[in-house]
Amino acid sequence: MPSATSLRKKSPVHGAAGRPDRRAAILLAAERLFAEHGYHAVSIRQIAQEAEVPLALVGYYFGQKHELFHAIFVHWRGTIAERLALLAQAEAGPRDAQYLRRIVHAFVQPVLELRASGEGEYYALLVARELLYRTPGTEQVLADFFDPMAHAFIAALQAACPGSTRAQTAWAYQFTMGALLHHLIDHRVERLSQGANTPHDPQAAPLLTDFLTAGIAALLLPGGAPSPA
Amino acid sequence: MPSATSLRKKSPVHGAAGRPDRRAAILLAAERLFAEHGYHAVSIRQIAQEAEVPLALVGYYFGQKHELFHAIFVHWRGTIAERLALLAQAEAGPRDAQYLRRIVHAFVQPVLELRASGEGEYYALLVARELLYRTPGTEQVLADFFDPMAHAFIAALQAACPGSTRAQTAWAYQFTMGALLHHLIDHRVERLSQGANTPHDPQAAPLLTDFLTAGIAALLLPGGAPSPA
DNA sequence: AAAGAATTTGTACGATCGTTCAATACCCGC
DNA sequence: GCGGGTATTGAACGATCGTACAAATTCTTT
Repeated sequence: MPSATSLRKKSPVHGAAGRPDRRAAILLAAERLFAEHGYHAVSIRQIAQEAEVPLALVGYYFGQKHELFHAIFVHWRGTIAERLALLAQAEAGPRDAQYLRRIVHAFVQPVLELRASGEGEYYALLVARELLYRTPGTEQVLADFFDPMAHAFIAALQAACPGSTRAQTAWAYQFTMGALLHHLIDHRVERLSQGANTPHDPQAAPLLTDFLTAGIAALLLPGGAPSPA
Repeated sequence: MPSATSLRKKSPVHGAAGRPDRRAAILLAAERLFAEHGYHAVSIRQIAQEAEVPLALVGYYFGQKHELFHAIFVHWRGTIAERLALLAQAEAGPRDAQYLRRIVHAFVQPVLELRASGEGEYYALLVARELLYRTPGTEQVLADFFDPMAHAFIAALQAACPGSTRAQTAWAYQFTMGALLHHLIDHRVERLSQGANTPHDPQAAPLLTDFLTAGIAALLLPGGAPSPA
């Protein structure tokens, strides 16, 4: 068995016109099933069946189950870098009344786009659901991939709200993260609104940004709302 | 085996001075383990060991595993009624500038108290974590216990914000629920704030209320913030 | 005290789990 | 074509899972 981190000698994602990429198929199936039913609820046999590969091939490519879980986040690590870049870009903008809102937008927009694109839909679900458990596997993923982004966002908030303390910004971050993650997960909004809302409504993105911006401003800015709309 | 819903002939929760209540011990152990590690990650044998009862006793009292899961929410169903009562009480108050904030407070406060009390700490965790999956078991719990409260809160928001539509209030509810649930789950705030925050900081409750009130007002009220602080 | 119901316990069944391994098929540079 | 590394496959291992059952014990009622 090759070491689960240093393989991918030839076809990196898809074999163009070659044979179908079984490794990518396994990763995709695992991503989907883990996101929908949870890590422990999914068996390797289910993943193999979903990917239409024999059982043993999963272990051949990824080793143990928790290594397969980790590989999913390795595969998507680029999206984190993009979010950090957008955040830095927003921080470089003018410090006008819309500054805080642009910070929040830079934090929220890539995630919503990722889910809406269909490509990263299940990855977003996976992040929101499985990273809330304190298992050794998730702790590693959090420390490796998500803590840097959290610190970057908190630092941006502190820069945007000069009088705020570290404790206040940490709370604001937690509330923001909660609303964002739950929006990724929950599809009940459709039922609760009696059909008036769709789960992937593009209208939700600016609403969420407005909601979060106002909430953060209430906590961190002395006056309250930074702008009328 | 008695039907899992119609037992409890004598000692309803605790046998006062009688024998130790094994049924309650099982329910408590299941609540704790399910909340910490997730439903599928916990085996009935672990629950039995945690409760210090033999394995077969779990099946005797609660039947199948998903029935044990359901029994936890049956045990706590009273807290939902209390939340509904507090919400109705807030709705009956004066329609001044603090009206919306009192609605939010009535929605948030009982949950935070429940967790802070130690008694319902794991129940709160369980609700926030396990109810986000779309399994037949959770669907039943949601429809039975939590959808009524969601509708009550949405209705209260619509009453508090006359110009708002059903779709807007549904979004506001989702964002609010997300921030609240995530606050119940996540203990990372301690690490991210570099030790400045504690997970069970009582200071967090008013901060969360302020955050949510401002966010909801930004979405549903024409002017924005309902009050300066 | 005897009888009947409720509780407790040890044990075992069949199923499924994650993981491993030897054997086979494939592909490419020579 | 041939060898050698890579990919693929079927089968099986031991462990653990949820569940069931009959015997043993305790409690309640007569």
